[in-house]
Amino acid sequence: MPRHTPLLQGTLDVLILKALALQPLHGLGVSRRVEQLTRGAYVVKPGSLFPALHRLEENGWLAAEWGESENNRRAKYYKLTAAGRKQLAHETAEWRRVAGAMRAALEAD
Amino acid sequence: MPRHTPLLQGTLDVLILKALALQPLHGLGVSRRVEQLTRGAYVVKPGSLFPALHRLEENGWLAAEWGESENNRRAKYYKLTAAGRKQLAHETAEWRRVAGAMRAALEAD
DNA sequence: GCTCCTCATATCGACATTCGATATGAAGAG
DNA sequence: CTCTTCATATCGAATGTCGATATGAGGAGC
Repeated sequence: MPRHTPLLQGTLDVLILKALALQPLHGLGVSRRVEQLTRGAYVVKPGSLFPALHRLEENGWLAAEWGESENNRRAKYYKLTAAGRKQLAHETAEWRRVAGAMRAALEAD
Repeated sequence: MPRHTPLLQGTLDVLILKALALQPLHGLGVSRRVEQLTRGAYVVKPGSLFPALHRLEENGWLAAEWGESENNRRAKYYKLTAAGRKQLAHETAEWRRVAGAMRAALEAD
């Protein structure tokens, strides 16, 4: 598990989708929101965040447009597309499946 | 999530440790046991299994010795070391932490 | 106007893990 | 003696995260 890599690989995408399902945000805003949603368990570094955002956008799950942050900075705002919403549902179900399997395995006598 | 890679990256090690905590097994036996423990959710391919076993052994969490399988085949039997047992406890706790964070995040309004 | 800090986005190389394919060899069945 | 199964093993490709580093603009203080 997170030994060298604090983040469990593959879980970041669904967290980003979830963060953006609640409200559109710019990049660093997503990072903060994920951190908050996971009660600080996930700290998303820029080196992970931006590749992930680009990846999700390229897959058509996010739509981006440039705007201004609360501090008058140039910021790229992301929001969930319809396909992204569907993907979120799919990945959430998949996560539950995996978590259930892990739970069953780790709690075996 | 498991899109291109069916296994959630980083979860295999703890499952192997768990499988061997219940009883010593040879390589393919571990694979079968993990599959059974996760109710079929995890199917561990040889290309993932053997590197993982070697990795865990190298870290001192498993001890291996050659023996004979039930079918009279030459097989390498693995068992958990004391350090492995400690590692299992550690990774189990870590999993619970991550799973709890994911659960909180995905169930947020 | 100048300097410094913070916000915001971005990219790069390194690293670990899993996958798919392929290989070897021995036991047992027919 | 051939074919299938069991058992271990390795290799190259793909993926995702990290650490470091870079750029540039806004705002504060002097």
